[in-house]
Amino acid sequence: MTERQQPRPGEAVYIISVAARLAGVHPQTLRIYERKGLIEPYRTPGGTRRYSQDDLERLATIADLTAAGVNLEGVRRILELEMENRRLRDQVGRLRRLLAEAEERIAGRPAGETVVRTVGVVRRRHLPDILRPGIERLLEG
Amino acid sequence: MTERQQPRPGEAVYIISVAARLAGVHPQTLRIYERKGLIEPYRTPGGTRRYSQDDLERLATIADLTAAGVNLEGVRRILELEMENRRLRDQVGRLRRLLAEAEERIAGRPAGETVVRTVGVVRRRHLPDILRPGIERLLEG
DNA sequence: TTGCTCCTCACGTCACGTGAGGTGGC
DNA sequence: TTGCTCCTCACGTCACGTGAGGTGGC
Repeated sequence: MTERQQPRPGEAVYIISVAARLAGVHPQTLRIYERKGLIEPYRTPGGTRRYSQDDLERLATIADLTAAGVNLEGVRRILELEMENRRLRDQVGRLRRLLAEAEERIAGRPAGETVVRTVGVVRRRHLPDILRPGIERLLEG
Repeated sequence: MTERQQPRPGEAVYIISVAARLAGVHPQTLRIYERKGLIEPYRTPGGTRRYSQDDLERLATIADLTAAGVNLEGVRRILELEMENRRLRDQVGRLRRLLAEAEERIAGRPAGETVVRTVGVVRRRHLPDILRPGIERLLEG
């Protein structure tokens, strides 16, 4: 029994004829795509191209775009912009999570549920803003 | 004396021959761009096209892209992606500002500078997280 | 040897820009 | 009337895909 039957998505396994058949294009077309900077397959030490599953997905995107009438320079730029776009979306997601977290911390657990150990006395207007809502509620309760 | 000498950027002022000259292209080219959905000039009630300064800037971008070898379908999609991209960047900026603001509120004024009025007693592990660092410092001090 | 790989070159097709041609309203 | 606008159609050019042709290494 081998350990893995499926190659990893980034693993370069397909020679050009297989990749072309899987992508539904002419092998020469793949060479053109490479020359135009749309795709960069791994090269074996001998110099032959090897395509990964990730490459095939990229080729599917390229096929969609060219079928829609975009030429290769357009495809190249669109792929770049879409990558940047994904990066920005990720960043928005991360920032939103951080912000939600921060706001939760600000809202805090309702201070009314706990009481604070005696430490000393402070004039109410010197309370740090962050403590004020909870403290005010405690003093009223 | 008139109030304004310059049209607003979005104001449709140029007829097609002028817009074409300013953009450095054939008037017929502008009609093609419109048919392909790259630009949508205002139309007078009589049906003639009127281009704004904003339209001219868009035309400059289109000129850059086509000069770089992108065809019109590619240009159309790139313009869309770039708009979405700008929107995302703005959103990242907004979220960053909000997050910085929230973190500033969380940091607050150092609790060590004040002491909290006696309210009662609480077991230390029941302290709200938001109060803990300041309180801990007070108890040590 | 066979079947692949590598490359370059040539041809057919199509998109785009330009211009001609004919129309109509300020 | 002149000079613009509107439109459609045709032609030249160029990018892209396909295939041929010749090479070399498993």
